[in-house]
Amino acid sequence: MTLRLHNTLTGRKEDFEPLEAGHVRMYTCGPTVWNYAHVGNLRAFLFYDLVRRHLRVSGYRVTHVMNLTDIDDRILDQAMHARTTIEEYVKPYAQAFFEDMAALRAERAEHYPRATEHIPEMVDMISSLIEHEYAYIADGDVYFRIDSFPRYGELSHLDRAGLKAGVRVATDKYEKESVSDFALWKRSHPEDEEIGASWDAPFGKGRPGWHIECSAMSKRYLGDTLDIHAGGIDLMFPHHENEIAQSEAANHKTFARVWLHSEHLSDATGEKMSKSAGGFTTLRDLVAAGHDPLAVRMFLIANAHYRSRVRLSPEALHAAAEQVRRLREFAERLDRTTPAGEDDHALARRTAEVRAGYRDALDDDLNLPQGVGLVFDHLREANAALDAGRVGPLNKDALRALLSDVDAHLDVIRAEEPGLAEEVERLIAERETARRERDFARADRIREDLKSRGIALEDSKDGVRWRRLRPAERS
RNA sequence: GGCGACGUAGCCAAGUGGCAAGGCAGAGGUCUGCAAAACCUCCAUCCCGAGUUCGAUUCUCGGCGUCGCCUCCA
Repeated sequence: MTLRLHNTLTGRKEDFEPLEAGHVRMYTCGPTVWNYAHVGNLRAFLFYDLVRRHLRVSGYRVTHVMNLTDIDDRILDQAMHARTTIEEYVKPYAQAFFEDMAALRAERAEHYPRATEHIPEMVDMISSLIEHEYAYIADGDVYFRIDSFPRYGELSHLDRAGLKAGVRVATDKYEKESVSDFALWKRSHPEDEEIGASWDAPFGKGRPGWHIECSAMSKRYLGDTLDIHAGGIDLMFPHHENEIAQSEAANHKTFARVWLHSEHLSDATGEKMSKSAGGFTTLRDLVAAGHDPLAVRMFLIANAHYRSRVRLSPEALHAAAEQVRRLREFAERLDRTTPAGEDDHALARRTAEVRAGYRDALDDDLNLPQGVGLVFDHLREANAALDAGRVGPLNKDALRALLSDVDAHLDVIRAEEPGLAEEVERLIAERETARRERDFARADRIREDLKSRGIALEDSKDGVRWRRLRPAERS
């Protein structure tokens, strides 16, 4: 099967083919670093990670750009209150973003451009838009003239008549020709200078509007036409619509060929998680509550398809954690296993089927939940075969390959801490001696002692194994 | 008001015009000094009604319910 992706532009799944053979140019809307990212934000970012991983699995070279919005109204407000510059204000949150992404094992993008470092590119683009009358200056601000771009609304399938009807009156503080026109540039106020949020431009001192940064930075790093542009579904309108208008008006080329949008994560009440609405959960919150970041990763990318809404719940996180544990347990067991003399041909056939099915599921608009389901089904068969000692050398290799396929997307199997703690090994040996002498009281004491330190022991025919307990498992 | 999505077991969730994946939780069992892991067994007439069809959870229409976008937002 070839890779098929659901393109918001057409509302259909389409065969994917990049403009340049073998090379995908992808732009994804990153965080506004005015605060910690909440888990809903992270869902979108891990969705981007899934896309890029699958593209790479599919043999493409990927140039992935994810922006950091380090200037916007919220940042201005916060910096002003904190009496600092926007640059200083944003620092810890930008750092926290990269820490969160690392903890969640998101692959790094090729470029993380920041808005404030690309003002000249934005100014150029705005100048060109003004020159060609796609934009106009009003009272020091610069607006995009929506009437100049007839295709406005195509992505979000909103017609312009409906838009105008829906717009609230609150935006009337600006001198706009039309209520739907959006800001490309906002003129400076005296306070903006003090917090480092003001730049010179031919059309007057000011700061960029939000939308223009993506148009300018994607052009700078990826050119006029992107193969894939992705973002959370709430960005579809107006942000992505505005990006299309700006870029296509300025470049006279198709801006993005495929648009991917990931659905929202809702909070415990079932409503969209959002910063402005109050209750939101960060990765830090979940870790403090005893959740493994990789369980969070598993939950966010594999619990439900990216285009369906999911609700954050302790039960779902627990289920994801169990899935991670089962995968690891199986991987370790496989590694320990000495292959049987001959291979189980039925098992080999099934493993091959599952590998193909997994691949097909991912090719079908990144249906990771379905793929993972197939794999867990097969894990049961494989565990039974291991129980029965029926796993031969080829079986073992094939199962390893299956795990490797799955972990290319999930990336949760690899253990965090390489190397065994020697002390644990020593205590295990001590306990084995006690068990041989049938001193079970002492054996249990050692096991309990290790458990209290976060290490679980498991006795089996092949000897004693140990693993780290998740914080939530300790008691 | 306009546009749109969704409603599958106690929970999460995939999916198909032809007897409904997977995970979590639960019950019973095998194994084990005990436990854990693993395995086995059990656990769904797919929101309601009508229609199309030999046959619908899957298509159409109508209800009811939940949610999203139309405004900053991943």
